[in-house]
Amino acid sequence: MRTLLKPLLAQNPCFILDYAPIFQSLTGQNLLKLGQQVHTHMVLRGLEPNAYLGAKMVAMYASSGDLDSAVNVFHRVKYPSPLLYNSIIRAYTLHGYSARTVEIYGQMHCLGLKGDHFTYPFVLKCCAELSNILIGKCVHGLSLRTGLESDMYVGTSLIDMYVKCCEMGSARKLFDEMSVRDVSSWNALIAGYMREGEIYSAEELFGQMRCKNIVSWTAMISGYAQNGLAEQALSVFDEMLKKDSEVKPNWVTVMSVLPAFAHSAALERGRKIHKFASGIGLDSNASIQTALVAMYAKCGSLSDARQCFDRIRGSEKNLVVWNTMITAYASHARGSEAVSTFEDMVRAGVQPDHITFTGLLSGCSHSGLVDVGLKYFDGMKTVYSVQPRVEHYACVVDLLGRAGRLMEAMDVVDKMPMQAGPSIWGALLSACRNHPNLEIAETAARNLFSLEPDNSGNYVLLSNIYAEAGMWKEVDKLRILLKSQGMKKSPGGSWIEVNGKAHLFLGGDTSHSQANEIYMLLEELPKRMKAAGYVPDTRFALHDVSEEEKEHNLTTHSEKLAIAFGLLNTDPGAVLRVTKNLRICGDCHTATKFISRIYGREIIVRDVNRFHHFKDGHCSCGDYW
DNA sequence: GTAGGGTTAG
Repeated sequence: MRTLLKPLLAQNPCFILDYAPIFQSLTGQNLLKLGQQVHTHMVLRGLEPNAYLGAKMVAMYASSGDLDSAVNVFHRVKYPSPLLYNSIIRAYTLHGYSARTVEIYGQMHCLGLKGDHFTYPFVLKCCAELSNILIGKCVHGLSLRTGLESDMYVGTSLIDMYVKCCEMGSARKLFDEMSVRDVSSWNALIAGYMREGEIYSAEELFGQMRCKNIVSWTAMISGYAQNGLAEQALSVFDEMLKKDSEVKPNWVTVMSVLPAFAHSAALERGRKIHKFASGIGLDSNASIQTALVAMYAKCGSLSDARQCFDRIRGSEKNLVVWNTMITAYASHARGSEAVSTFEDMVRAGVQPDHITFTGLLSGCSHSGLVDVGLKYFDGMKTVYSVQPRVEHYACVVDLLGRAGRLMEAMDVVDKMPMQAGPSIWGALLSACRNHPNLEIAETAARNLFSLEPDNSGNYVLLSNIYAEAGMWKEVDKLRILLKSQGMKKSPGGSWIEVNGKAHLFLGGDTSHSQANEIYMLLEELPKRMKAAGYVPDTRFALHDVSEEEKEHNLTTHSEKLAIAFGLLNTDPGAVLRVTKNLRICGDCHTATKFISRIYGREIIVRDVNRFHHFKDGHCSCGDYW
């Protein structure tokens, strides 16, 4: 440190202004000790900072992580200037104090000091973060009085402020009235439309842009991904790579596109983007690695997920990283791995949060680790200082419900300290499907119908339970109710990725070009399966029709179509990865176990809740899902 | 100095 200090003081500073370049050179270097020594040197000469030097010192301290000292210096300056105010405003925003920043700006205004084109972008960003449209409008008005309407930074910040305060109309008006727009103004508005789910408006603007930069493309990609339009996100990403060689994806772009791969369960394409990210040097980035863990887990490859997890350095393994890995294990029904990862996390000194426990408890639940799960739930508050929320109670209800301990589950619902929501009743109703209890099922369903009257899934679930009990009249009543309220059962769909291309099948779908071959294979299948001991489980065909007809309905479930397509179009022995938009049905689950043995294939099915790894006649869930 | 960002059950 001494050796660093000497050359800094070599000029032998005597006057206040001599120190300014020294503090400036220390700004952003994170050399706090050195800065303090220079400060001491100054104080020993009896010098007090003026507004100009104060601004430099505030910047130095703030950028070195010492906000308190920055504030102290700020208060010592007798005659503050706009520059000094800009500096302390920057200091507060750097440390995330939005409300304080706005207060400081108010103070500045009361002293009669005018904000400039450096003041407003920061202050507006804070208004946006606070979602405080009243203050935002006030600051907007004051910025106009200073004649800053033609400053593009201020203009874009204003648009962004209105966007984040959900006032798209005002944002658009500003944009339309701007005399000079730059690409950032367009980007802010596009991101705003995407936030609001106004995809078409965003697309229209994007189409009109003459020059797009990486932020424009990323706004579209992340916008699509956040609106659940994974395919569009992926195709815009591809288009960007193909068309615009000027534009280079960066880590934010990769972060935005990864969830889209996860959503489509497109493992092959996911691997490609991983290679791509490594190629541009992003593989050492912990956030990217975390997103990769999630992507691989959701694409069905736990081993790749674990590899990415292991590549993250110990010191960089934060809460989000651990949560992602624990949740990954949970969704693959690897309860004991979820538990051991949780224990590793605690040993590493990372404090778990509510998301950690949702993952841990659901992991226990999916693996039948009932008592282990209950033990962790009991210790949440006392051992780990995490207050249980309604989702944790839902996990416990699920945990007990899956194990058939319905009365205990009901008891938890009665005694929980908050009102039972849809997640609780939903868990209970699902439990009643595998462990029939009409009374509890009807109670749960009644609550669900009043809490979420438009969720057709609940009606279908109850109707399944009635069907299994052979109560066809009740099934019909529900179907009529469903129809009269204009609700449709969401159609079952499955897709499979073959050679990097996703093939989608709906239940009973005959539109695929290979439909003939697929149906021929599916007709063959039951014979081979029956020879191996398979009995079709017609409880899952939701019609009061003849046995043969039920059986036929079952053979054309979308997951079977996708698996048949996979068998026909991949090399023998290749792993099949199928994704389904609903929960896999019991008959398909049994059939897939047989298929995995007959064809010697590993088949991984991701349904709406979790993964099923089928291998040699068994499923990883142990028929427990 | 402005715009684009990952992890959460059923």
